Amino acid sequence: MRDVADRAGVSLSTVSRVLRGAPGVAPQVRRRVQRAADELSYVVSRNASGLVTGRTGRVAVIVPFLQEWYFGVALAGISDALREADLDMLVYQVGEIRAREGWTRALPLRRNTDAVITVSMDLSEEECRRLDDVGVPLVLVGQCERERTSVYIDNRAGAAGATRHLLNLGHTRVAYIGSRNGSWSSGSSRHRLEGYESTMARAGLSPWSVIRAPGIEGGELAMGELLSDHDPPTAVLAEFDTIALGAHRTLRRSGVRVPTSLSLMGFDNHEAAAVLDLTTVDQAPYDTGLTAGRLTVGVLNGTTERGTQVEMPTQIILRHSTAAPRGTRGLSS
Amino acid sequence: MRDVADRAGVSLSTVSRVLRGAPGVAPQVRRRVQRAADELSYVVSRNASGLVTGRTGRVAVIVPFLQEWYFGVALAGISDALREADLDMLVYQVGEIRAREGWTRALPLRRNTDAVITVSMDLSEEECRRLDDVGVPLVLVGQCERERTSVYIDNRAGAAGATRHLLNLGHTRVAYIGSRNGSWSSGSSRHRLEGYESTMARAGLSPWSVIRAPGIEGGELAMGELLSDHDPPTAVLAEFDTIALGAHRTLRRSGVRVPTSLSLMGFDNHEAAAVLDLTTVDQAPYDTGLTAGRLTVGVLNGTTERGTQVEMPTQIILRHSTAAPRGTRGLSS
DNA sequence: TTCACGAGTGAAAACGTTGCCACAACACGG
DNA sequence: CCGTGTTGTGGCAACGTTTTCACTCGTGAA
Repeated sequence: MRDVADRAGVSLSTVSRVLRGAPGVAPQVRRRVQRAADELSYVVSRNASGLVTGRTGRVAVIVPFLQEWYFGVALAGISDALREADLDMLVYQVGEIRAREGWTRALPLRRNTDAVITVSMDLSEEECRRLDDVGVPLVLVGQCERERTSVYIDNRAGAAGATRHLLNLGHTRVAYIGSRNGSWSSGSSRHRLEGYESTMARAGLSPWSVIRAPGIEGGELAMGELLSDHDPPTAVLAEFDTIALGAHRTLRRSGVRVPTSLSLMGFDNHEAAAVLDLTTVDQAPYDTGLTAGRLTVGVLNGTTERGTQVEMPTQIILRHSTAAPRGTRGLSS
Repeated sequence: MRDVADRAGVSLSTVSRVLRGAPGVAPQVRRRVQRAADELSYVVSRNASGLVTGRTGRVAVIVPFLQEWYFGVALAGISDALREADLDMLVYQVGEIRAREGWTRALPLRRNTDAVITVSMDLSEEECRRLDDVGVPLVLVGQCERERTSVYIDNRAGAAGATRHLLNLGHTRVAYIGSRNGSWSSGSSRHRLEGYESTMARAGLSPWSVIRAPGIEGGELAMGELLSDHDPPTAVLAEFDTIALGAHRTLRRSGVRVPTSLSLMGFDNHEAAAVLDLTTVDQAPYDTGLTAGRLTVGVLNGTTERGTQVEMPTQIILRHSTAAPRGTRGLSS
């Protein structure tokens, strides 16, 4: 900065004002400083400016795993939103660390970030409070907690819509494959199951759900169990696409044709769903990320109230894995 | 830090020493300070420490797109490696910005990062030099440039191995589907084609390649063209899995059975490849990321020489989309 | 002419660390 | 008993910004 000041023949204060876009600088001087900075390809040190302003210009994003498709897409949205506001994105992957006592302290968040965004972390009330201790706004993605800033989808409504789609096609034996990791099931997991069950109940049908470990294997096993019933379902809704993919594999191996003999539906609109022509529920993770990023920026600027909650829409993506049951003409969907 | 010092009854210097793990502090005092810091759940401000040490404790990772599967996985590896060294990860997605003149300056890298890792950016020599201007080590992932620190796979060898696999099965009419975006083709794209061509030549067979736009659509079109030949290939190698998925779709629509009538092979071991039971070439992106991260840490510590190049192995993943051509008994593969 | 005012500018004090130097206390060999 | 290290500790000047305050101009009103 010293160099820029010298080159432009002004003081440090003036350079600082120009680079921050602060008012009170003669237009002519402003241009001169701007040019000097460009020529030296000078960028302010966020370290130093943060030291005095207390703002770091960085937002921490906490995700459980980076490998999974959903997080990459959500991160892309967050990244784009933050760039609009000239904020940098710090990414923390807390896979196994999560289990550790006080994992929140393992991350150097304290004065190193302006805000924290958690994605699909299903935080407990206590974990939220610990993150509050960091002293910066907390934005929850994929989780809705009262009084807290969050962006989420209505998993109940999504699953209900999917169930209705199958019912409208004329199916009556509609089963559901859900997931549970040990004894713990995530919020979205519970809500999707509830959406399915309430819709079935409202149609006067009894729900039929099989809960297995998440992932492809879980889907395979669950579908195997469903097929071995003396009167198998004619339609199956999976809690998410990966489960549906596993189910699909079992169906292929068993020679059950989709959708001719059985309709299969997923949830998430995972990349691979398109490949298998799987009807599913889209939840627009990119837009969710974008919204969360903008919300964060808003909260930081004070233009958005803390505690604002945004519900993102879900949408059924019709492909060719669902159809009216054999020998029936379904109602128009 | 003032607070911690007061609580422990020592000076700022001592607290700083303890928190940095610097030597020259009585064990008893060290414990006392440690406890005081814990009680206040105090974390040093990287901003302030970076100001004086010149190290930021952060590494910038530059990727073209975050949505794509590969980058999420690679990022996971990088993230894990950086955490081992207590470094934070800044992620920059430079999708469309890339096209802009001087995009490197749009990122506040100058004194805000200790190193820069680029993933699959296929940087030109000039872009490399501009990133050098940032004044921190540059590590290239998925690209090998002489004299530069890099982690990459041998695309030529990978494609050659895949081609040999098909030849060993007994195929002689082996086609290749490649990609090109306009007139520009990436380094890995060129190398894979070369690997295929040289292996075919060595076997005394003439190469047969179709180049289309990348992605599923390109694969669909290319496979359509191949099938319309008066004497179609019995095996097809795709430049990457997404192309293979497109090709697979065309095959399904045309009623060509895989692998009975045609063997199909991909490259990347994309998540979706497992779903379609696609034989492919694995390139272990997680390990690539992990290695790149560790390499970066090494360069920063001075334990690894700048300019070190690491070649990651590729491995053929045998699934059920390749087999000996109809009516033949292939050699043992 | 004098005075008040605003706009543009520079000087200097923060911000929270680290690194260097000085200093005290103590042990040890002569 | 005196030098000579050695070990642990505190003081203070950086680091590169922003912010506050004071200063110097013109400019227009009294």
